[in-house]
Amino acid sequence: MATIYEVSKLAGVSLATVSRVMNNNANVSDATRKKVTAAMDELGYRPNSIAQSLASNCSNSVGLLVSELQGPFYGPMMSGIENTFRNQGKHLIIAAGHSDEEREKQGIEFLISRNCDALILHVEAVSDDYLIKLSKGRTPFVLINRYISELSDRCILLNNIKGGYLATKHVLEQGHKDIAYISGPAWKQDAKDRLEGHKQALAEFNLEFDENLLFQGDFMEASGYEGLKALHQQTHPFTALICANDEMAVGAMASARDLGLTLPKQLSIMGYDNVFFTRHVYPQLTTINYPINEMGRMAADWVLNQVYQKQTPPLQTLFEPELIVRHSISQQ
Amino acid sequence: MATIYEVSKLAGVSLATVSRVMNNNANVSDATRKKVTAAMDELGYRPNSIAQSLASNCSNSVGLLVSELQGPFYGPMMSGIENTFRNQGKHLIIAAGHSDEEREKQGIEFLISRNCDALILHVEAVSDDYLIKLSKGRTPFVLINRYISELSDRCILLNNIKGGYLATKHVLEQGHKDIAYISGPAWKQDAKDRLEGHKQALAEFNLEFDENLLFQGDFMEASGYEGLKALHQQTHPFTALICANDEMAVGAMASARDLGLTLPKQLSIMGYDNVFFTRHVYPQLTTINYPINEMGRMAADWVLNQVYQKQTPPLQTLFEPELIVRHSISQQ
DNA sequence: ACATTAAATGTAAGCGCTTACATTTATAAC
DNA sequence: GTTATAAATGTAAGCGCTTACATTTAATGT
Repeated sequence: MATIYEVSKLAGVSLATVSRVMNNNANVSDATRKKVTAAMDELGYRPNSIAQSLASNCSNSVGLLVSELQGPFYGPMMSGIENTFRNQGKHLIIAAGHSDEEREKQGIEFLISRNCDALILHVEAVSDDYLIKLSKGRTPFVLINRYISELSDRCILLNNIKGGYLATKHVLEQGHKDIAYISGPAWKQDAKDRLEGHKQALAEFNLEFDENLLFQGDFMEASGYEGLKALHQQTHPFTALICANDEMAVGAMASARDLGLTLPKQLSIMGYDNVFFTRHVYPQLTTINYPINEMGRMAADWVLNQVYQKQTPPLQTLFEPELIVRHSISQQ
Repeated sequence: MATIYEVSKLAGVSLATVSRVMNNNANVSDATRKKVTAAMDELGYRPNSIAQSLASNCSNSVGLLVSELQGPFYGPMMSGIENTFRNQGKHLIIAAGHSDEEREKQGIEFLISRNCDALILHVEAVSDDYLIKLSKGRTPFVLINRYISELSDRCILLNNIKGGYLATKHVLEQGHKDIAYISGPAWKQDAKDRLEGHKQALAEFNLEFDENLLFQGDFMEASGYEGLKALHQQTHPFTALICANDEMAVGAMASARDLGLTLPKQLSIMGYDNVFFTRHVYPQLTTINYPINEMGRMAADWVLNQVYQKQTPPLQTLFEPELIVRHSISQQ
């Protein structure tokens, strides 16, 4: 591999000049610029990015920590981020945290030790305090789907209360009065917010929230399955079920079929996230759109703007959910 | 950030000795090793991986090029790879090629210019010649789901002929005699192989392959939809449809419903890949398992073994498909 | 033509490590 | 106590760039 030294030799200029044309900032005359690029072409020169990083103290890499590399949720997010960075010559180092505190911390440590210029974190298990302390460190980061008031300018969020409200309101508008709810884990903020929105809509329709119609799941498919089974056994009847995410909704659908319920006639089911497979289930799932791809893009823009001082579209931190009507809610 | 220099100062030893304890190879006495690690702890020292890379000419990073970051297929693959590398201190730089020749080349160039020690490629559009030329370069790579005879030792493959055979054989065993087929694009080897397997099974049952029952799709959902619509209009009736992947199968399912066919009674549908959402569609899709996660792991092991000279489980390059029976095939 | 200033280029010191080689110290053999 | 040999440590030269600063060259004003 040719080095900058050989290029400078061939072009008959100094190292510094070659470096200048590479970073095309400084004042270089057109004539020498041409000489240099010609030499580069002739040698097939490619700058060594490691050496550049060491000398400039900028690795041009940003770390991304997600809970899972697989699953329907993170793909679009990663995709949005990768897309934005690729055009800017930045690269993405990816790690998975598996929603486990230790592994999330490890992942963050790992990414920092790889000299990432910035981090994009979708973390769940790590504490607020940890993140606040991290924010004092040298590596800037932005959070997706997590709110910490001390770090509010770097939290990219969905308005989950609104989403929860929209979901329940739609079900109510179809005439349902007895609505069961399978929530996410109580310690997760998004789960709490979605439930909060649910209660708001109920209140708006002068309906009381019934604890018996609440099952606490964990956002995984299996808990949707178990949830409906459990709810089906208690005494308060219901005609609709709202699930705090699509995975649980799909689990509930399987459960409903096992219970012999025809969908959506005997039970309406609402999801949340608008994950891509919601169009594939039968009946197609009515759900709330989570613009995760856009939010990923925004996180990338945040980094470009705040860390690399690039021109970007205006930064936005709060995103709005949207109702997606399909066929899983029946008219009552 | 503390540097190796400060550590050596505090520990009262030379740079070289500190470096030695970091790479715990050379002969260092227990006493000095302790002194050094103590100094490291005290300073909260973390080696600068960029400097390490420059000096050692090894970036400890491996590039991964996939077609898409989203979608059901690549998630498990990336996951398998990330998992394997994380424990070894290697990191993954990810890029997407979008099945487009130019973008795939760009992605490869990009990864190489980031000084990856090795590449794992899932490429489709780039030519054999290009890859053969690439193999002469300084960056070693392994291919997933692509066979090039000149590079056969670094091609990690699924036995697609066998998979195609298994799929059709199962359908035949359920008593179907008239079987339509929606294939992938004719220029893709895996599509050709799957179709080849289909024909083999047909021959084994003394059935003739009927061109009228073949529709060429492109592995995307929409082409499954269009495919069934088209097949439904030709004159040769059929009771089963085999799709060369799950996405097209799902598209065909939607099409079937639009045509008023009840599934699987009036039409049996078989998929391929065993992507995770096949369990969620209704009826649950019978399909062929593609052990993509394991193949990802194997690619990572290949790199660990061949590039980093690590001990790994024995390398394997050919993987076997497996029939997954669910509920989308009726008994005839 | 000369001084003044700006633009273009060169010089050389790092960035934080690794590693070949040189040197010192400990261990063993006689 | 020597000398031979191995183990432990130190020295210093890079790895391929960037960049502050110094120097040269060109442009401008008078």
